[in-house]
Amino acid sequence: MTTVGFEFHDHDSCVAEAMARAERRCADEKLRLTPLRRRVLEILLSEHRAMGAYDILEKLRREGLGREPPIAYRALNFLVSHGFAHKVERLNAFAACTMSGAAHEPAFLICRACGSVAETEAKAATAQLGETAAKAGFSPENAVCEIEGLCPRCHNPSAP
Amino acid sequence: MTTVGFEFHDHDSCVAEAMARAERRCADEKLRLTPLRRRVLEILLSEHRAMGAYDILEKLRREGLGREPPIAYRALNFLVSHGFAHKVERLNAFAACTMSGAAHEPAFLICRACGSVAETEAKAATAQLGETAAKAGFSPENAVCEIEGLCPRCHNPSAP
DNA sequence: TTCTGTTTCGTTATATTGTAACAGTTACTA
DNA sequence: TAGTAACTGTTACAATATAACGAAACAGAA
Repeated sequence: MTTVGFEFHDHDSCVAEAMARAERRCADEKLRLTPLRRRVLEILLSEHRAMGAYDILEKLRREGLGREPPIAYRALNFLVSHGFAHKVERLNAFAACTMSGAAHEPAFLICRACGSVAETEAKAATAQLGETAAKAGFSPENAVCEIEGLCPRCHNPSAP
Repeated sequence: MTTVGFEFHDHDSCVAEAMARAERRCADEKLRLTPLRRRVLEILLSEHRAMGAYDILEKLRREGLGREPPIAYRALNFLVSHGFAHKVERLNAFAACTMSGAAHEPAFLICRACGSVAETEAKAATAQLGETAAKAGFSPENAVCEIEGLCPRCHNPSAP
């Protein structure tokens, strides 16, 4: 079980590796990682936080890559629908997937103090929910798990 | 473990009982269940589905209880913050709490075909998530669990 | 009761988030 | 290289949500 987002790491190489993985997967699956989509993924990866569609749009504008909302939303929809990014419903925001491309059941840990967001694997919890759902005759297809609380830093500000 | 929402039931008495419980709890805890708040809860209970703030506002308008968005949002915030209703983040909508007032960890089963929403208890799943969170040093305070899929009726349309 | 502070309500205005629709362009595929 | 599908650019707008402020209602103390 891994949680990504609160620990220190070499961010440049983390972004580069994630981009390389995305390139590879798109090549394998004949998905079109266009310059726009690539750039949006890069932005999400390098900011390493959940961003609103309009935050991303603002960056695209500055770079001359697009001015109107659908530009951002379409790229985000592509990334989300293929698992390169997730939508954090609680925040109406988007975050790059940090779980190395493999299929997974993500959950998000959202710090209410600093706004940071970490992604974690929630297979066990999702399985639990699936069982409950099945008892009600419900066929689950997609789960949203998001926890609000305090991240390590905000919970214990005296720590390094 | 109970899931509320997909089975048949005597709806009038279900609404009446829920209202009575809410009245009682507000009396006990010195919460002010004003006519407006009471009516919004009633609307949510009797519709028995997730409703957008503007759906509710429309009903309030027709009844002369208020015309502007803040009217609806304020009542909804009161209901949500005291556990009489929940927000379904995935739908940007609100649903009356169906779990008889007791403290609980709700999850929602959202049918992507007919839009119906059922509330269920997710203590086990939330506990799982809490464990994962704790391993990352995160202090959970509030969990959102929402599952999209097919309700019994839409999954097996031939059934009664 | 009357005063006083607090909560709720009514309203205006505006912010934020998200989409429909259609024309133009690019890229694949036969 | 023509046809088709996918993607981009743009306009216009829909849907969701909040800030701010004065008026009214209410709760508790004097």
